[in-house]
Amino acid sequence: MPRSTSTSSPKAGPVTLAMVARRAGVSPQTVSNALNSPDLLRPETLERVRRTVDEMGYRPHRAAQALRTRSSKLIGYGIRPTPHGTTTPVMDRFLHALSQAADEAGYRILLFASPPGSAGLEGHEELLDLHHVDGFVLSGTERSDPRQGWLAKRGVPFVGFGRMWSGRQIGDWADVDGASGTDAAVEHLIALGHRRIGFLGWPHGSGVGDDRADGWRRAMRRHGLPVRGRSARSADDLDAARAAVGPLLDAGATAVVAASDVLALGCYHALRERGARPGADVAVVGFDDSPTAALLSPSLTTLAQPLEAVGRECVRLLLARMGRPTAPPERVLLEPSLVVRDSTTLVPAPDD
Amino acid sequence: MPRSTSTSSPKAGPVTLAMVARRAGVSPQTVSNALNSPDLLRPETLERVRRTVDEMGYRPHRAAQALRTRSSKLIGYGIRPTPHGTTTPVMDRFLHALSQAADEAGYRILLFASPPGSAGLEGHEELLDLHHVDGFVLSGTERSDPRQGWLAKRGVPFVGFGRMWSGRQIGDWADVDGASGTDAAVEHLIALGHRRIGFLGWPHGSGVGDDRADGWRRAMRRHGLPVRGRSARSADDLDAARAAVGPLLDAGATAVVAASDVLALGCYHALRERGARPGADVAVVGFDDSPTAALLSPSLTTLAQPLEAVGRECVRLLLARMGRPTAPPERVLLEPSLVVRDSTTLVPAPDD
DNA sequence: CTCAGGCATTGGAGCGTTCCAAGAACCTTA
DNA sequence: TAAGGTTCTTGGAACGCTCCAATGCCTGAG
Repeated sequence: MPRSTSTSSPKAGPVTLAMVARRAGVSPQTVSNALNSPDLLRPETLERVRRTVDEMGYRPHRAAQALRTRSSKLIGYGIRPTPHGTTTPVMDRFLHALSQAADEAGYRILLFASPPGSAGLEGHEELLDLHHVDGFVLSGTERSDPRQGWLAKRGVPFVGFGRMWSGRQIGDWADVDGASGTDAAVEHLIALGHRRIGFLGWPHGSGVGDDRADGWRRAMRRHGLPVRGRSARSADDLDAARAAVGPLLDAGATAVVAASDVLALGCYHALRERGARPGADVAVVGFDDSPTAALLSPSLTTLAQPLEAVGRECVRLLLARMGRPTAPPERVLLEPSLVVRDSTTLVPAPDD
Repeated sequence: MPRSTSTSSPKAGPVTLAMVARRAGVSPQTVSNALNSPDLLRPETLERVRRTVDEMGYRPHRAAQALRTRSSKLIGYGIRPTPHGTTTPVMDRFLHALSQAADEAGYRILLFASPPGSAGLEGHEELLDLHHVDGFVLSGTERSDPRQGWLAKRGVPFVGFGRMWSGRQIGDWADVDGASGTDAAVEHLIALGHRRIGFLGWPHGSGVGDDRADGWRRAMRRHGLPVRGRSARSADDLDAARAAVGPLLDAGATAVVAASDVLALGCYHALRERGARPGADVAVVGFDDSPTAALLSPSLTTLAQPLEAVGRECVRLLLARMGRPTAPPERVLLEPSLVVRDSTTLVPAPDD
């Protein structure tokens, strides 16, 4: 295995293109061509140059490339701390997926984490030296935030993970179809024989939450089931959820679809308070497939976001945007997948 | 608010240092000095140049700086997928902290996520174009892995989050003192009146796991309490943990210190299997303060890793290493902090 | 008045790469 | 053999910045 054997002088310093050229007996430009436009060279020359490159363990200097080509092969990723201060467990996996997808396209991810305090980041902080990034991926773009406008104005290509729910839509995005997810959850529950299916969501006004509520509502209506008085709202907090879901349970719901795993867990608590067993007496479905979901008992049926796919789409959209800056915006919706666990299947459906 | 008003020609393109110089009536070098060595300029000139810089919204071109100074102000972060495929919930927060700390030092984090398949990453994959990074932070460096040697050989400064437990130690690292954590857990339990305190850990050979076991053992010994037959080992898996901790409980343990939150949860399950209530009948302490810990019922007392501090230390160590490459390695141990929740305080200590 | 010496500023070069246009080699065709 | 068209290769310049050495200016001493 000819692992880049650093030959020649011991005090080498980095190998430059010029050194390779000298050693291979060609001009620097030819070496550059060998790497970037191989079809310009005669096969014979190409082979020789390539061998020399390998022998010397040559790697192009990215800064020099970036300076010359005006492209850094870097994608910025702007993390925004969630308002609640909770780092979404989702972002970890997404970041992995994003990095992966970027890698495959020859790009690398550069982190722009906004300090927890600062609300927006247009305040001179991070984006200042932004022009050494080829594009930008934004996450947590639920509501129209200053960043989009800022980037658009400066002509920096960007793509969002997440729609903007309020304000005018700008730019491309990829998002998870929350409505489709809760819709599928309802279908699942109906197939199990449930009819009195409640929904536990976040307060009105959060785009993501409203979307998830919509899916539940439309599925219920499609099956001719009533929705009035079957939904409750609560902050994404255990105790608040426990309290909020109470009336639904007391009204005889046999299943609850929740807008998050935390809400679902709040539902567990409310059930136990009433001497009922989640999964056995009342089915519960969460959303996000957080690590906790699989650990609960009963394990929680939940909707998993296709983060790998979202990551790939973000990169694809971004590259496309960089290719043709003036093309009309493209938006992609991806389907979450229902992960069926014990919280909906412990027991045959009650017959209402 | 004079937000960088892009003045002058509409089809400007990026503002360069030369343009600023021309407009301010000084040489390019003087502008450079104004930014990098302000004390070289006469206050009057400095003021004038600075104003021009602001007016024109000038930002230095990082690639050009990097090319000239041979320093990219970039820190690579190598994520290694954990063997179990589970992304440690810890890494998310750590990455935030790291990015934060790097930012404050004028550096930015560049992600190097190894594809899930590849075992090591010395295989030409990521580190190839590594020389456009000033330094490297490695995580998941439990056992001596090829990356350290690889980096050391190439003279790339690096720092690890985590000791290397096997093999010869290379380089600087910052780590969390697991032993101190479990020691503190035992102290906490003893203060509550417990005496029969068991330990549930991972199989021997994992450095991190053995470290956590050591802390429990030394605290027990310090208090003259027996350790033989009081510990069990299991994979970091719910069912395995539940089974493994059984004998400890059956032998009359009134408290269990676990090497992870998942193991602790396994303990919950084992207790319920026996009709006992975690927290009330037997105290349980976990490790890591994963998001799940606060959600469990009873909520789990656990050891929180000081990830923000670790992130800061990693950056500090790395910068120091870059400053004086031949200095002796520096190692930093940070104390985890005990987060007391219901699983140890639901009920007064039993009197053995 | 000249000259040393400190301070503020400048010119020129070069970091490593790729673009551009021009050059050398090669093969066809007259 | 010379002219013409490819195909392959080359030299020079430029990207935007900072290093280095040298310049001009001013002050104070000889």
